[in-house]
Amino acid sequence: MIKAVRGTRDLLPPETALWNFVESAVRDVFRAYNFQEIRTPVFEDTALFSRSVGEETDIVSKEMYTWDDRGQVPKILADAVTPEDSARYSYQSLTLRPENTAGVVRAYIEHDLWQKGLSKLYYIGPQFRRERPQKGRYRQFYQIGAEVIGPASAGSESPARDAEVLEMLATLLDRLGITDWNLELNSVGCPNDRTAFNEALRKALEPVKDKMCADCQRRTVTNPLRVFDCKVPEDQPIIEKLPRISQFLDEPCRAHFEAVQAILKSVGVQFVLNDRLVRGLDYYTRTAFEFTHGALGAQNAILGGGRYDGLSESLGGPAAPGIGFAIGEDRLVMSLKESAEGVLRKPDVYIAPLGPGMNAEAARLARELRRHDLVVELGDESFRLKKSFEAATKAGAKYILIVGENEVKADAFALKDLAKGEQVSVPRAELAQRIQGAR
RNA sequence: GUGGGAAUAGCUCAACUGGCAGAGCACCGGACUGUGGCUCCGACGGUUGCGGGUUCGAUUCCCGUUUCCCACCCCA
Repeated sequence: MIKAVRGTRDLLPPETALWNFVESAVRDVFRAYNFQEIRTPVFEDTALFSRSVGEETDIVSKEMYTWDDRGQVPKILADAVTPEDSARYSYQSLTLRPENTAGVVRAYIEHDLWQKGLSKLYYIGPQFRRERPQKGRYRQFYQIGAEVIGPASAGSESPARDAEVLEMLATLLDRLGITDWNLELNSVGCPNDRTAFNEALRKALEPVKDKMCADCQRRTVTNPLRVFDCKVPEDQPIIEKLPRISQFLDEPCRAHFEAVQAILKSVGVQFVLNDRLVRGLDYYTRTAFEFTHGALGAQNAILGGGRYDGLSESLGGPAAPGIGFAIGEDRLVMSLKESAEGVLRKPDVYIAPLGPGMNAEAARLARELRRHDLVVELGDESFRLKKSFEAATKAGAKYILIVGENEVKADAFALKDLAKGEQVSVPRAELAQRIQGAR
């Protein structure tokens, strides 16, 4: 038997109702903040991701689904592509998107969206990373994300954008009934700050690294920032004494970060500062954040994001500061209190044709009722009435409508409330109103 | 990619030291030919994840493999 491949899964009803519940809440909330939907391709030129996410990140170095395809390096990327790149991509290398920010920024550049001032875009869709699967981590997973990007003159660089995005996320989670979230906030500064900080960190680690765990010794060389992620208890006293990024922020970055916090306080969004929070993707600058939720095990990050002021330029586009986030939809659905059954819309009425020739009449009635925005399930004239009742009950229908010879003659139909057990005869013309009234 | 645990009916799980592969729920039918839920009766349902090995005999022991789960790495 052929099965869904490792790390992928089918989303079946009724669980899909939960996903729709989430997505329609997302569309509602985002609309109030004037975000509009963008849909970008599921695969892109490989160079897009290595340039933006970062060649040295885990995502690019070992988690991408990449293959060679016939084609050429697209013009839009030509300026950003080095000679070594074009040799490497003589057959165009394509990659299933491991995240969606790069694609959105690519589209922003390609369609000259800077001309429209500030762009506020959101997306919902599958992403792909070749990681070892576990709970809340799949190889095809779904992200809901949004980006605010535009010329600085349109306010894209303002701390007001950061705060607005964070407040929107708090609103969304509350609206979904997820109340026990925690917002962790940090600033990772500008590229200059990070260079200085990395320098200082290496210097501070040099004399103590021998006392640290094997992972940390490796991180000291490859990516000193990641030492802050260490969970080994013995290393904590050492880590506590290390310099913090906050001490290295230049004046504009520090002021920006403080302004974000001030607005959050003013709108009443709770947060905690976490100067150990570092983001894994290269393009992040200044504000970095994460919303966590306790019930998710090791994968406790329900969403993450931050500012990426230099990303557009590094892809050959105009200066276009931006901030965005990605919600792990799989994880979000897992942390919902709602049950799939709870958000599922059950049939308002089950129509039970009774006896030969009744299917046609039942179909007419179904068509009529569905025009009134009722959810109608239709049985079959071959069913015994008992079977129709069982089917109606199993489907969770509110009413059952019997369509038999007697009813057709009288042009009035037996309508029974399945929960209350009350049955009445209702003239055809009043059926829709009668059923709607009970909703 | 590393380490550990698990895999038996559609679902949740049993099966003693290696000896006929079972139960509950679900599904289908009947008791009841125009009235469901409750009850009773019956039927259906299996390559014990897959492949090999040991054995008279393997769901059980061994090896390999796949997938899921837990943790690491990392991230959403």
